[in-house]
Amino acid sequence: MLKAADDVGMKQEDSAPQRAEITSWDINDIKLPQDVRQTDWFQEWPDSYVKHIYSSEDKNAQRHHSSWAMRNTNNHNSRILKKSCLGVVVCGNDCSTLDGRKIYLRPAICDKARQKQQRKCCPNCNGPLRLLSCRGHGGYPVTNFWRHEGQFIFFQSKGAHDHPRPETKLEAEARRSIQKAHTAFSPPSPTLIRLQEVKSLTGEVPTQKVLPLLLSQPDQCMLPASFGGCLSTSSLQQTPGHCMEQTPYPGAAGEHVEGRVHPAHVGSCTQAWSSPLHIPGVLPVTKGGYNPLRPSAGPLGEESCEGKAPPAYSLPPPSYPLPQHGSGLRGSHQQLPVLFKESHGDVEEGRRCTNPSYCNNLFCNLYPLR
DNA sequence: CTATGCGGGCAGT
DNA sequence: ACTGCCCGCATAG
Repeated sequence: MLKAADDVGMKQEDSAPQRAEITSWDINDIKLPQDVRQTDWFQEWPDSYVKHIYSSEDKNAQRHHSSWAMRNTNNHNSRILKKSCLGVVVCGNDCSTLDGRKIYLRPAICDKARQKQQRKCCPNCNGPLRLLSCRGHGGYPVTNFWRHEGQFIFFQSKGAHDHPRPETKLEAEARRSIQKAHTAFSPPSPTLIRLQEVKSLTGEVPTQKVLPLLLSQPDQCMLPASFGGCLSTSSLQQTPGHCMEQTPYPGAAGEHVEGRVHPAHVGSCTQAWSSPLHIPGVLPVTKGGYNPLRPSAGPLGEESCEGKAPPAYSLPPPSYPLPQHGSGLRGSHQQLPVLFKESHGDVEEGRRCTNPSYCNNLFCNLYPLR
């Protein structure tokens, strides 16, 4: 396989040297190259018109994964699996978290789930959520093609994403599990508890930074410094970061009387952000894993307005290009999972996660302190 | 529940 | 003929 593109961040393929010969094919060719010398490391964020040849042993490739939210598209060709990008779910108010990050949630792949998701509200300002469609391929969504041929899995993408990166699948799953766990316990003052837990785990005292957030860019809606308030005092006053204007909106936000009554809501809002961190034991990480380096992020996007306490968690750094350091995770995502849970067969992955301390780091990364 | 795949069917180019 | 896309069905985790 080819090397490593440690850049999980941007263009994934700067990684390679190869290309020439390998790139000369098209997913629609009757015959694809079989003399491949090296296969590529799985690329988590393929963008632009790129092509990759993965080993048929690569679990991520086998599952046709992508950190972009791609849905299956019927191309009436059983030999070539086609998927199109769903874009990213953003806050209709275009709010920003205290630290200037934007909300970029992962659109649910399932149509039904996506509709439900859009009825929920922004975890940050409680405003409406909006699906930002991908139009990077001639006005249409970027499309990815997968074709299994012998010992290889050929991948080709068409179009360049014209929107921010959504949460990765793992992040979204983590968020969900956290929420679930959260609702299950729903301690009186989750926030405090979590803070403590976090502290013990990470050795650091979580701060606002650790909180909710999603990603990128500088402010717009100024959040009162209160974010912290939200955090620690949580349930009492305040609005974490709400963008003035817009109230929650109709359907979604609403269900709770209280919510309606108080738009800014202590209720929803607070809850949404009140739990900056999750309970360790419940950490998704344990199972799903996360890619600490990943750019996007998002607190929950789903259940937020419901009254439960959404786990707002923070993710890594903002968006795009993340300089990746090391090879810890080379270009792909899912490695973490490996760490914690099933091992997916990739040898590489295995390699990566051999160290326990690494796990700890992951945890920290989950709740980044940056 | 949600992610994924598959394939029918419809519409626009 | 292609392509985008909606829809239902089925399977898996």
